[in-house]
Formats: sequence, C-alpha cells, structure tokens
Amino acid sequence: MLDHAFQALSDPTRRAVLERLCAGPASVSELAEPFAMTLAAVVQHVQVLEAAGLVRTQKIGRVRTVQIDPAGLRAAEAWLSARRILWEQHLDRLGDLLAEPSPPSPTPASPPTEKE
Amino acid sequence: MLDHAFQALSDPTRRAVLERLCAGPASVSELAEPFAMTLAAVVQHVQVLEAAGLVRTQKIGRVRTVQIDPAGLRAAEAWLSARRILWEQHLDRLGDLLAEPSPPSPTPASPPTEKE
DNA sequence: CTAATAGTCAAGGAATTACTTGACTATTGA
DNA sequence: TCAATAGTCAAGTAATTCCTTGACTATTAG
Repeated sequence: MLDHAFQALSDPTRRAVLERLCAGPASVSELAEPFAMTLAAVVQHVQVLEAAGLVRTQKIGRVRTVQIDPAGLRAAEAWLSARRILWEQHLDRLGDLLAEPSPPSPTPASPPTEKE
Repeated sequence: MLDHAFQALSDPTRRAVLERLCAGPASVSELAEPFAMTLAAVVQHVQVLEAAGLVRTQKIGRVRTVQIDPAGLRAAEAWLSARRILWEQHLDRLGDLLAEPSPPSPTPASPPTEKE
C-alpha cells in the first residue's frame, strides 16, 4: 500500500493532478487540460493514483469525476512523520549523553554494582 | 528532488533501511545483513537514498557509514501535509456551505452580514 | 606478507513505467 | 439521427528499476 502511494507520488504529473484536486473534484478531461499528453495517458495516471488509494473516482454518464482520498495521503504522511520523530528522539538522546558528564549505566540493563 | 525522494521511498527494502537507521548510523554491511540480496544491491539502494537526500554517508577506512538526513524526510512530509491541509480546508468550506441555508455571497470575500 | 573484509564498478537481464497510437464504446446536444 | 464529446482498451516502445555476476581496489588483522 505504501509502496504504491510513494510510487504514485514520485511522478510530477501525478503530484500536479493531486494539487489540482485540492481545489475540488474534476473530470479526467479537466485534469488532462494543462498537460501536453494524450487523454489516455492521464487516464492511466488517474488509475495509478486510484490504485494507490490517493484518489477516488466515480463515473456518471460519460464523465468520470476524480477527487482526493485523504486516506492514502495520511498513510504516507504518517510513515514519514513517525520516522522523523524517531530520528529526532535519537538525536535528543545523543544530546543528553553529550550533556551528561558522568553516565554510570552502559546502555543495556546495567546490573547495579551490587555489593562489589 | 521530491521525485527522487518519493521514488526512493517507494521501495520496501529502502524503507526498511531507513527504519533501521532511525536507531542510529550503520555500515553498509550492517544494513545488508537482514536482506536476502547481495551487498552490491544494498550499496545501490544506499546510493538511491543518498541521491534523494534521505541519507548521508561517510567513508572511513574501508567502511562506509550511513545515517539519516532529516532534510529529505521533512521535504516529502511537508509536501504531503500541505496537500492534506488544503484538502481539509476545502472540506471545511463545503461543510460551511451545507450548514448555511442561505448563502448570499458566492465563494470569494464574503462581505460580513453587516447591520442585520 | 597474506588473507579476509568492506566496498566499488561495469555489464547485463527481467520486469516495470510512462508514454503513444488506433480502434472502439457509451453518452449527450442539436 | 448524427456527430461531437468523454473515456476505455490493447498493443507497442523507449527508458528506468532492481537485482545479479564477476572482476577489481582499498584496508586491516594475524
């Protein structure tokens, strides 16, 4: 799932489509209009976005309307922010170690110097 | 830049490498250890991550040490959260429109119902 | 010195990606 | 009804991706 989301996000055309969709739903033709590429190509991009859970689509009559699906966006963002937070915690611990001049406990479960 | 970051993130092996690196820097061999793949392949993954600005590396003696570069992580996360926020604002505006029974002013710059 | 370790480089192959073209199927406005 | 519109489907192509193998270059331990 994340594979597909990040893969989908790696293409500038698809990111531009998502940016457009932030302003509200659009038909495939509307989405295609800014691009120097065939409608068929844009249809394929939309399919990739849909498979990645980043958009939902619905066909009424002959027009398919595309809108953002926040679930995919949130999943990708969640993964990233979780790693960033972990990493920043790691940096904090490093900072603490550097700040403390006398660290008596070597990281794993230090057997408290009992009775010598 | 975002192209490369998201592309790099789309591979599960590379995401696993990043997860490992959240616990602290590691050599390429250490990174390679959990995977059923040649060292050369892992070296290539590390190169992709570095080109994407997601890790930094440094070679001392014969060992190359890899660590997270938060800049790339943050850039990707920023793009995602900006879109999500735009989209949620859009939903809010829709909600407001549905809530108000008589919207006299079409979307832009609503003149605040003065005197009434 | 010699061997093992850590990594690098180049070539190649299978699979995937981002398109195109051309033919085709609904749907809709006149 | 007829033609334009909106999209779909299948095939094909050039480029890219993920991985392998094999040869090679440091570096370090004994």
